[in-house]
Amino acid sequence: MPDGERQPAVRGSYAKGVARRQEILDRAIEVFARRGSDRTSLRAIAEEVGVTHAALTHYFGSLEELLVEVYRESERRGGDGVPVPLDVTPTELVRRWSDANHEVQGLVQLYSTLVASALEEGHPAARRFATERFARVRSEIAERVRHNQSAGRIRADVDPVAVAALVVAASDGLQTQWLLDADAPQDAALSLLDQLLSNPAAGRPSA
Amino acid sequence: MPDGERQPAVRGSYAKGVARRQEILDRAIEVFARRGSDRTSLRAIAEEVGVTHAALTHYFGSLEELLVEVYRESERRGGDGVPVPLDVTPTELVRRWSDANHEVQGLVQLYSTLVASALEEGHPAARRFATERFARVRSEIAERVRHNQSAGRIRADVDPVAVAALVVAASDGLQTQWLLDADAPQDAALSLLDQLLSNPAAGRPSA
DNA sequence: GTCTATACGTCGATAGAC
DNA sequence: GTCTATCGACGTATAGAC
Repeated sequence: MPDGERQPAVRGSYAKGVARRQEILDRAIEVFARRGSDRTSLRAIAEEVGVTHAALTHYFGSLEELLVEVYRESERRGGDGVPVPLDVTPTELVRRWSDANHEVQGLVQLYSTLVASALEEGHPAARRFATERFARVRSEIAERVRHNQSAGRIRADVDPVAVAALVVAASDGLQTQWLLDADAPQDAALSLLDQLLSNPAAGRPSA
Repeated sequence: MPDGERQPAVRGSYAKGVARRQEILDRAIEVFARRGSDRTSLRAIAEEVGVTHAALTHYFGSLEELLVEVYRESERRGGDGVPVPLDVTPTELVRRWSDANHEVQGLVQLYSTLVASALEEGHPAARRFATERFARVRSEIAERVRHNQSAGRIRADVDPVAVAALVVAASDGLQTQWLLDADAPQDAALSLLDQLLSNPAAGRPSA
């Protein structure tokens, strides 16, 4: 390539750019934590962040991509990282996520909105986010189910993949019910799932 | 459920009005059944129905109330009346709803959208719809859990209310996962829930 | 490369004409 | 009872200032 070299990928001096992007993302998360997922228009977020709405599209491409990034970053901070040992029960894992979500106002609303968008056509960012998240979470849980089965804590006659799908579904659905009605038996239902999955041959948790 | 707020006008002879309203609702459901929940703007629906968008707000007050009515009416038709006997297992009940929903394009998307809206503030119609629906569905399932416990088909050491919340959550969550990924183990997870709930003292279904 | 200013088309909602 | 007209807000796209 003698002349006219074009290299759209890695270039110098965009360090400031990513830093600014991260700064905007931090502020946006703050806004969500404080006010929930209402008033989540580009213009409203931009006003609180202190830029124009066009600056947001410059960094994130679209509102939907911004929302996905906000959720991803919040989830990352909540401790959903990787320090969870393999021997925790799947419902305990889910319970940790649930607690982390409830600490940040509007995070569950945001998740619900993203998943709903993912089900419709024409929302590729939300679709990709939801698909990847479900696959990853199911995989993480299935792994722990197998581990707990080997340790004799979970009954051996159940399919780890099916259990994982069930646990994820229960977690999402129960959080929704709990948000709509704080009296909904969320904890009781999760404990119930624990009880149902526990190995009856082993020492029971309540004995 | 006492219906005390369904007057489109205070003046006389609104019989024709409700008839027209029903007619519009029928056409709107047809549109959803054919095209899913995309293009669900007031103007798009109005165009297909053959009126202007102002006429829709005249009859339904807002887009959200129209969407709620569309879902309610579709649900009413899919499960015509309430002829489901008390002795069906809760997961079988859920399976019937799931099958009915899959017959109508876009009904699950619409449900997901309404629930997501219900979680945010400033959406009273969706909030009321979701709250009432969850309460009703949990109650219907809990009733059947008790019946099946008496019959010895469901293990007696579980709380019917917690089971109901768990089953509803699992149903909603699994439908979402299935819509995003047809390979998600939806049927396997529901069968698993059946297995977990079955009374181990009774004759097992697979023995 | 960052960001503002501005404009376009569509949206839900409403007011008033007929 | 239904339409036309209009409003403010929305997401997106682009031109150009810095």
